[in-house]
Amino acid sequence: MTVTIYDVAREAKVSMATVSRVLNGNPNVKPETRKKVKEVIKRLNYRPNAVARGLASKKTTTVGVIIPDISNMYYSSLARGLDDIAEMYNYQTIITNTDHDPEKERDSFLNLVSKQVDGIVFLGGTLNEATIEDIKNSNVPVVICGTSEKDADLPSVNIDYFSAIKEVTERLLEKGSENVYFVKANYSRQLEGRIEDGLKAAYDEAGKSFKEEYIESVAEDYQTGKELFEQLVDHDADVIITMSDEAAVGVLHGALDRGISLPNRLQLISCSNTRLVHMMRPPVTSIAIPLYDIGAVGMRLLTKYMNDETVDEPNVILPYRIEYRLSTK
Amino acid sequence: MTVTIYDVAREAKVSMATVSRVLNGNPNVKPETRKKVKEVIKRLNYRPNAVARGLASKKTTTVGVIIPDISNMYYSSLARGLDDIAEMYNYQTIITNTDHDPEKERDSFLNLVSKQVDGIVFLGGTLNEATIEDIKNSNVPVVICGTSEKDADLPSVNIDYFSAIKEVTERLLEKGSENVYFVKANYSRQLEGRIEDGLKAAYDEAGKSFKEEYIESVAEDYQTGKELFEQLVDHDADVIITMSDEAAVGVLHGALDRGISLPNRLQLISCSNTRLVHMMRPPVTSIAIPLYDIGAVGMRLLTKYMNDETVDEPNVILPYRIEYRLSTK
DNA sequence: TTGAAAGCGCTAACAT
DNA sequence: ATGTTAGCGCTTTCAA
Repeated sequence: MTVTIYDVAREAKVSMATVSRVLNGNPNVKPETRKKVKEVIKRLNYRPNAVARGLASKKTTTVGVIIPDISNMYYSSLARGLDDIAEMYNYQTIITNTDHDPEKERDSFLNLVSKQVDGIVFLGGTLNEATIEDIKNSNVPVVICGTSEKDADLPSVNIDYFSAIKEVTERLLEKGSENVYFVKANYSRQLEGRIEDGLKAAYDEAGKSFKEEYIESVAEDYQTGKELFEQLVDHDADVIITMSDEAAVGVLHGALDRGISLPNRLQLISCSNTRLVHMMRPPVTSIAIPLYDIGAVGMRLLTKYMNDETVDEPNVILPYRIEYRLSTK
Repeated sequence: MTVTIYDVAREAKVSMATVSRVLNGNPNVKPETRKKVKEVIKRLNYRPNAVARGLASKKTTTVGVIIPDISNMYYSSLARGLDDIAEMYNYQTIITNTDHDPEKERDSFLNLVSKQVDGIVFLGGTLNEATIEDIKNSNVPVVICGTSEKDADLPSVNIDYFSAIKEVTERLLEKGSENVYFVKANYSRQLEGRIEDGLKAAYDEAGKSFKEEYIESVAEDYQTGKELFEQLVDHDADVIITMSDEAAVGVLHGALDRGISLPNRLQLISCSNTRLVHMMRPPVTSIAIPLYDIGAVGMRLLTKYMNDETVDEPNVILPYRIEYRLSTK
């Protein structure tokens, strides 16, 4: 029924090995033989079975991507960068959503390994001990993107969140801000930890005292951001930094609804850099994380591991930019 | 090195066939044998090789998803619905981006088929003749989501765009609007064609004459929407309907920048229903397409085909809602 | 209830 | 330059 390599071989009056060689671009084939085989392949409309190929060669030209939520712009931007480079290197990507659930993360990983993917990328994962253990036991190349997991000493791609947030906060403090609040989004414990460190460092250097309540709980979406604003305003925040762009919009509208003007009475900064920030009024100052690039570089790094190329620096730090817009002074 | 079914069989002192039976939940295994095998599986930390399994059984528990752009909220919302249901049925999804390129669409399809996926979903695709031909020749179940391809008589999930746009337009015309413009976004030729039909039908029924220039060219993102607004305002549009939410925001800001107030001098309606529309000021009236549900129902439909269940209605039409917000009178 | 053995469709030595 | 053959790790008859 389905055409196999045998059919092609018989029809072209060669052995299946020769067909295989033609398929894989092996130079040891006489040009006219190659031509004949190619013609038969075309005529029979033959397409090699990738599963059989994978079993025989132990390469599936498939990579796994483990991601919290593909419908979140933050992650889908990362994913798009990944996917473009993957395609460039002829890999396809299996994407699984985890909703930040470490158990799902681990399940997905194990599933992908049993599917014999050639490599796996974690995007903004939380990676518990068990998962890290599994990663080390399997010998699948793994790259971690958009979350700093240096401790686990796995290859990674990131920006220097610590410096970014420190730079932003220093400037704010210099200009007279007192209470800089940071709103987490559960994107990654380690990553948000580094942001907190940056915040504290800026306070330290400015000789001001940092209060723990400056770190507010979690808001990853518009509605939560809006609700959260109610609490923050009672704390006399004069600056709010949010991890999530969507939450930033929520805070923005929460403020506007109460007649609080930006940037005079409140300044707002977001830490992602999705297309959203360009679509707000006023446009929101943002740490421009190169999401697409993080994904792209992560995938490129993974290809190096998959092809056993030598890697000079397994922990890549990409440059960030701070885009000052109208939501800050 | 890697543990195989043989290792388990030897260790458990049974044949590999028995191990296979345990693995697949075959009832013909004595309970104590089953117990012993399971224990060895656990002890050796054995995980079946899905590729070998796929080759032997011709089932990969993997489905393909062909999508224009995963970083676009419209599509990623659809994708998330898909993925959740896929996970529920124990499938994983290979996602490929096509950027509306029919050639890429076809390539992806062929690639997925060679990877022996159990089914394929097209999200908002354009599907040229060649691809449709390929689909019919392969016997992989295929479902089309979020674009009306009834002509190709493939299973599909959609909303009734024709009625939705007709309903909206009728009301606008009743209330005195004259020039209702529609801005396409290249989401799907057929789908946008039906929207145009609905627009015309509303004009017909109102006894007013529809002018072809009411249909404006393409704007899929913020910037293009903003630029496009310049042209539209010269045409004396009093209503703009955009396919894309991002483009709607662009139009909105284009209008506000020129001091044109909504909804008095201009009314705005978007046709998608991403989280974006809730985040605008003023909030934009929108045809509430249940994106997540379209994806979810599409995947559910696909599982029916993959399991040879009987399908009563291959062309599902999901209900829509029109959410009137402050951008319209 | 269990085992033996024949594939699944390909790659990759190894011969020739 | 080409063919032969032995797997890859599993599922699935068919026998016992």
